[in-house]
Order: sequence, then C-alpha cells, then structure tokens
Amino acid sequence: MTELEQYIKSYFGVVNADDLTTIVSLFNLTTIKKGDFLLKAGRRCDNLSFVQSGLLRMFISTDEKEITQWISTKGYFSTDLSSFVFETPSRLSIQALTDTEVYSITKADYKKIGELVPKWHELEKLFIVRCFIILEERIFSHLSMTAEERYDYFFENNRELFNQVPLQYIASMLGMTPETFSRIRKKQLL
Amino acid sequence: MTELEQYIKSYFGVVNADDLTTIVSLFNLTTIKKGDFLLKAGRRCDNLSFVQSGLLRMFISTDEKEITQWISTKGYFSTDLSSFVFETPSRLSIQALTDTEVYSITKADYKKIGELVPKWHELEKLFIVRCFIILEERIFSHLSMTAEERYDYFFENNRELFNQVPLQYIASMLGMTPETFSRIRKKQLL
DNA sequence: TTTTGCTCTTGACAAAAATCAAGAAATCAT
DNA sequence: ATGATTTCTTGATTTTTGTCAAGAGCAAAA
Repeated sequence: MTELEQYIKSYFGVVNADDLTTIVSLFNLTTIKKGDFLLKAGRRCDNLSFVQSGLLRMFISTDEKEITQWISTKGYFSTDLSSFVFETPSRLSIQALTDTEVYSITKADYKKIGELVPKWHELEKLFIVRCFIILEERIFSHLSMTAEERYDYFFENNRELFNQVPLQYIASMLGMTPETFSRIRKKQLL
Repeated sequence: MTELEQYIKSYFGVVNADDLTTIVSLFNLTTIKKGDFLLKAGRRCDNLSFVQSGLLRMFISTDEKEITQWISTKGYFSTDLSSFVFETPSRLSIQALTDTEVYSITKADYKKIGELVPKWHELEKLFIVRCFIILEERIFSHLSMTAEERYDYFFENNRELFNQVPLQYIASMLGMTPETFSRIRKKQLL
C-alpha cells in the first residue's frame, strides 16, 4: 500500500481495497521546485494536492503584506477549498518552500470518486467536519490566548517545523510580527 | 412553505418538495426561555437546532472567563458540531439570550435524512464547506486586522445585533475586552 | 417608586505587541 | 569559498490593547 493510500484510509476510512486503488489511480505525482507556485491567487484552483514530501505555504496577499494562512507538511492535503469546490477565483496562493512532491487530482477526476464510491460524500463530509473543528480551535486560540501562549501551544505540537521553514512564516500564521516572534523565542530558549 | 423549509432549501438546495417535507417533519419546535441552556459543556450534544426567533450565544468557559464563540440569530443553525457528529462531550455551551424558538432535530432523526434523501450527504458536505470558508475568513481577520478593523468590519455586516445583545458578548466574539470595544465604539460614533 | 443588579463607559496606568532601524547570522548562487 | 541575499535578532520607541477601579445608565424586580 502506498503512503497516499494509507493517508486516505486514515482520513476517510475507505473500506474497500479496490475502491482505494481506483481513487489513488486518479492522482498524479508531480514535483514543484522550491519557490514555484502550485496555485496563484486570482486563478481557479483546479487541483487538490496531497503532500508526499516537502513543504507548501498557503498565503493571502494584502496591499502591505503576505499573510501566511498555513504551512502544509507531509501528509497534508492542500487546496483553496472555496475555489476548488465552487470554482471561483482563489484568494490563496500556494508556494513550495522546498522542492515538494505532491499527488494531485483535478476537479474533474475528483468528481469521479463521488460517482465510483457510493459512500464517498459521507466520508468526505466527516473529513471536512474535522477540518472545521480544527479551525474552530484556531479561532478560539485568537479569542483567548496571548501571542506567547499561541507560540507555546504551536511549538509543543509542531517542533519539527521550527527548523524547516523561515520563522517569519510561522509568525504570520500565528498572528504576530517576526520581531515579536523572535523575542518570545528568545525567552523560551533560556 | 414554512420558513424552515425555505432556509433548508437555500442552504442545502434540496430539490424534491416531498423530501423537503419529510426532512422538516423530523424537526420539533421548542422554546427556550431567556437564560436557559440549549447545551451545557461536558454533555453530549444530541441536537441540531435552527433558530426560528430569538438569540443564542455559544461560548466556551475557561478558568478565568467565558469566551463567546458566536451569536446565532434567526436563520442560523446552532450545535456543537464536534459533539453532534462524533458523539463526544461538548466543549461549548449554548444559552438563550432572549426567549428563543428553535426547530430541533435529534442525532438519530438526523441520520434518517441521510437514508431518505440520497443526495443529502453531498448537499451537507457543500453546506459545511461554506461554514469552513467562513471560519477561514474569520481566522484571516485575526491574522491581518487590528481590533478596530475587526469591529468596523463586523459592525458593517451585523448592525442589527448591536442593539439586541449585551455588547460584552460581541466584544468577546471579536477577541477584545469590553473596555476596548467601548472605546472603539465611542470613536466610531463621532 | 425604589432598590438591586447588570452593563456600559471612562480614566489612569500597565502590559503586550507593532514599528523602525541597524546589525548579525544564515543561506544561496556563482 | 566569496559575495550577495535573505532571514533573524536586538534596541529604542510608539501604538494598541488589557487591567483595575469607579461611576453612570438602564432595566428588571420588589
């Protein structure tokens, strides 16, 4: 069983082995060079991508700055959900922070899964509910925690990331400036 | 067509009129008195409720304070999604801010909808995707805006709410103290 | 009406976080 | 390896937001 199969199984709980093989066959492995874009804001996001190796940064550009929304590591799915589902122009850009291997599926092929696997929509629903809950949690962290508490919490759960990506992106993702991030970091190292 | 039918149609886009009638028949209208709880944290949330009239406040209690997560007005669905879907104890409490009429459906009856209406899981998925996108938007507001900007944005889109609920709850929902809220408010009135 | 709670406002002050600017450290490309 | 970028740190300062405390305004209850 490939890693993609394992991840799909653990996220969606697909039972039938044949279905799983069919689903995975609709994905294509591609490599994105460091700095290249998997998606540029304004375009329609026609892909759902699974990170096999490497790192992807999702961000939104405003007049003044880029806001990093999330960094996807191995095992994450990455897409602009709004654009992918409703076929609207995306607000997000997705850029590779290192050479990154992704398994991608087009919207057209993704639709086929729903036709092939009767239970798919239900499994998908449960998957999205889990994503929703993670976002709720994240909102709560902004309503109830200081920058330092958010740092600590994130650090405990994502240590690996801290020596793999530019820290400014993590700072942005946590809703603080690089300077504040750096000062909190210093404090925690003592 | 009842209002509940209309809202379900607009949120889920159910086509068949018979299906719609069946779905709505699974909901029960009840009234919650001002101050009473629709859900208490720690219990399992066995209901999905649709606000017909009145106001519900969803909040999470921490050691020091209550964090208002959301205020549901007429036309909103309200539940602890995590608890409702995965049948875990809820973190949220839901309390009526005024006498409130809700159409409620139990988890058991909700499951029946999926059996009765073949396309239901797909429609439900699309509904949850829309909810997901709203949360993404909200996170973005915390990553990129000041308290004042969040106030302005929320005020523009929810003026009605400002003279219907204690302002401290809106303040909490926007991630600021009542004092900060009050000062921003004063500024905007001039 | 008067009392009793809330809720909201205001001021003074403290703490947290942002900004600006400069320099150090790390990384990349040649 | 060397120079050029980019990223990170640090200090000084300002702005934003939170805390504490007191009082005003309102609304519900007696």
